Amino acid sequence: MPVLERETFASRLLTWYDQHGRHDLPWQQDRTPYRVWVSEIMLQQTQVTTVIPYFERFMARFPDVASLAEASQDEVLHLWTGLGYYARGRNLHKAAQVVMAEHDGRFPVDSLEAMAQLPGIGRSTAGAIIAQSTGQRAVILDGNVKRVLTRLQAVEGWPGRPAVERELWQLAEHYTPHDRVVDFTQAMMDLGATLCRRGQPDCPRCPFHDVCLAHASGEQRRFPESKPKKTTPLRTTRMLLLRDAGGRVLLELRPSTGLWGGLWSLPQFDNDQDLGRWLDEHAPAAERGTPQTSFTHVFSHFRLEITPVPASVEHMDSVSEGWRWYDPQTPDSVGLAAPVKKLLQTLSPFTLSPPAGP
DNA sequence: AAGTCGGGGGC
DNA sequence: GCCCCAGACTT
Repeated sequence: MPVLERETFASRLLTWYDQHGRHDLPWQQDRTPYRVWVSEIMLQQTQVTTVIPYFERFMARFPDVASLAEASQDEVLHLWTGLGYYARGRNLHKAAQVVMAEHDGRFPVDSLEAMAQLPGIGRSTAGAIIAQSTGQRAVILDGNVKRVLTRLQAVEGWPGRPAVERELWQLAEHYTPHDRVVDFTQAMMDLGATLCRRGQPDCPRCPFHDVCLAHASGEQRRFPESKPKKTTPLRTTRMLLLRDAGGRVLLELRPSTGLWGGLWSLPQFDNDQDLGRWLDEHAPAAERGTPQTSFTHVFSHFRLEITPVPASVEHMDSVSEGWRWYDPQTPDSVGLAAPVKKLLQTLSPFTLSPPAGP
């Protein structure tokens, strides 16, 4: 049962937003569907302060959906390097081409269903784009809104559970007004991000502290319940650092889906034997160095222990599709896996062997 | 309903 | 170290 009527909730929230909300985020200027869309995709599972420089670079290079649709995937992923969840970048590129080909270059912002059919746009993101770029009533349910609602209503259970998520959608639907939807959706996210934050919520300044069920019980820190934790396995890999006489490094294109999909990486092998056999076949004249100090790269669901293995060749004939020689001193506009980018940055142009990993 | 998909921030 | 962040998609 909602603790407030829709209009009461919206009125209190908007009064707070006018005084304390965020009004100067880059995507709040010139709120076109395109700019709102790009920002919403970048902001999925990613904090605002991380997104801002990526958003600015992206807009400078791709000012509109047509320019994005015409770009190469390599260049799109280049601007995504370091942001993570690269399927977002691939889907963004794909969706731009769908908008150009099937929607005459304009986002279908009058249809929630049509928006949610575009790659990378789910129910909440579709609602956010529609609400923010057109002012039409649309409901959102992102992490901020979930936190606000689970506390306000003391909703038990991890919000990732479908049953809990259904309840939260109902609450979000109940509280979303018909007027000032642009500000309302932004206000919900601002409240969750700046005041009803995870760590130390500033309850005394909250416009709902008198009705919040979590606050009433003094248990605001218990909501939302955290995700059940699982043990993260450790995987190991060898990364071949094969350099030619010009100091260039051999890179391999990752498969288009899956981990680091569509990015360029160093050739990876499960063990030294596999790496050795690959060199025997493709670069028998290569001088093989000793493995460097390993380092660990952490993902959400596993840790990857990376052992760089240097090797050198004088020259190799042209490489086939899916391979390239990359000059770390004059980088190409391609997407690189984060630890690969770091490794390449540590390479000295004057030495054959790289230093220990980052 | 659970697993996959990143990298960084905050504590 | 840990948990989480303006989620979507696959199985």
